[in-house]
Amino acid sequence: MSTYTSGSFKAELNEKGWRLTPQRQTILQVFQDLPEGKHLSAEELYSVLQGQGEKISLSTVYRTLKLMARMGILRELELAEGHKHYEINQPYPNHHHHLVCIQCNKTIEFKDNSILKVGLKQTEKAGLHLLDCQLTIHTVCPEALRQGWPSLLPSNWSCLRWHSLP
Amino acid sequence: MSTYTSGSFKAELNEKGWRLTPQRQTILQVFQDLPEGKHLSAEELYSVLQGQGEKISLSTVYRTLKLMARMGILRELELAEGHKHYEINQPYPNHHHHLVCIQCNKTIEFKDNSILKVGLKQTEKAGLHLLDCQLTIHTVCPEALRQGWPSLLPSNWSCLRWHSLP
DNA sequence: ACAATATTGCTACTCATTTTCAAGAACTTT
DNA sequence: AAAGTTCTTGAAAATGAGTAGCAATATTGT
Ligand SMILES: [Mn+2]
Ligand SMILES: [Mn+2]
Ligand SMILES: [Zn+2]
Ligand SMILES: [Zn+2]
Repeated sequence: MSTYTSGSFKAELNEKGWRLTPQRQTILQVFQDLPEGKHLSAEELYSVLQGQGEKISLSTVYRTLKLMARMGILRELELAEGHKHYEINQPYPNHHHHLVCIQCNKTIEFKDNSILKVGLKQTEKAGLHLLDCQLTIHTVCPEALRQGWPSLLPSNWSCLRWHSLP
Repeated sequence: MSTYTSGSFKAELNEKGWRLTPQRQTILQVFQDLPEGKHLSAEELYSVLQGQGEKISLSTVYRTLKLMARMGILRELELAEGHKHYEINQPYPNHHHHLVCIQCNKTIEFKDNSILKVGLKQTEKAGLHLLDCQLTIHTVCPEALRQGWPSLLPSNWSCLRWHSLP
């Protein structure tokens, strides 16, 4: 549930010398209406907009995604090979992380508060300013395994190797 | 400290119907000789190879990086905008994560065993096969904040603190 | 409403990565 | 060890996500 009203969005834009445009409002609305666990790439967002009859150019889509990510309104994710995905950036307690099947790109979200604590601790220790903290778990799903992925897995590369943790 | 001898590398390649070539051996060696905390992009690896007098084409560099990442020998990281970085993929206790300044891309490594535990727990819970688990902490330097990040920065501005590093 | 300037929608462009394909090299089988 | 098979390489061309340039347009502050 995003906390951005069109008013607060405008205020935040203007504060940086930027402007509220119908295109930006529309794109923010698309993300706010997005079902939980859904992420959009630039091309996917462009399709959604076209499906709604909105005439926003692909350039503007790219520019707006980048702008809103820098503002901290959107979160930029590397969930698939070759292009980024975006979602509304929600603070605790909705902050979450992702499991991704690198074969079919199926994504599962999960929450774990300890991750953010680690992020804060390490960021403080390094004297930096925390922007985001993303745990991405690369996996292959059983379906992918059945479809031949195992032939690409070396004998000594198995999740079993991790079971020897202290 | 990698566990790959040229013999075990060959065995693992052959097991999948692939071949040990001088190019692949050389590239593995470069990663094994890389200092702790250093990561290489495809272009950077290509430069290193040229500096060593090795005549390996950029195509082969890209192909080898991808192959070795799929084999689990290398880890593919998203540490900078626009291109990937690679490092030797080392299991516990050398498994680690990264803090990255999104302005100058300087990277700091850190270890935290709890992350891997979270990764294992979530992967099991989802019934998937774990390949890798990467916590990436996005930050900006204090210098960038002082300069007015994110709106008042010239596109070529870079955090000064890292420029004096070796 | 006006002036200043930020944004849009084109199009052309960049550049990391992939593909194509013929020549050469590594395993496998005589 | 030579021959056969298949994989790999290098060079060049292609791909494709994302960006830059620019004139027209829209938003903001006065
Ligand atoms: Mn998500
Ligand atoms: Mn590293
Ligand atoms: Zn899958
Ligand atoms: Zn920095």
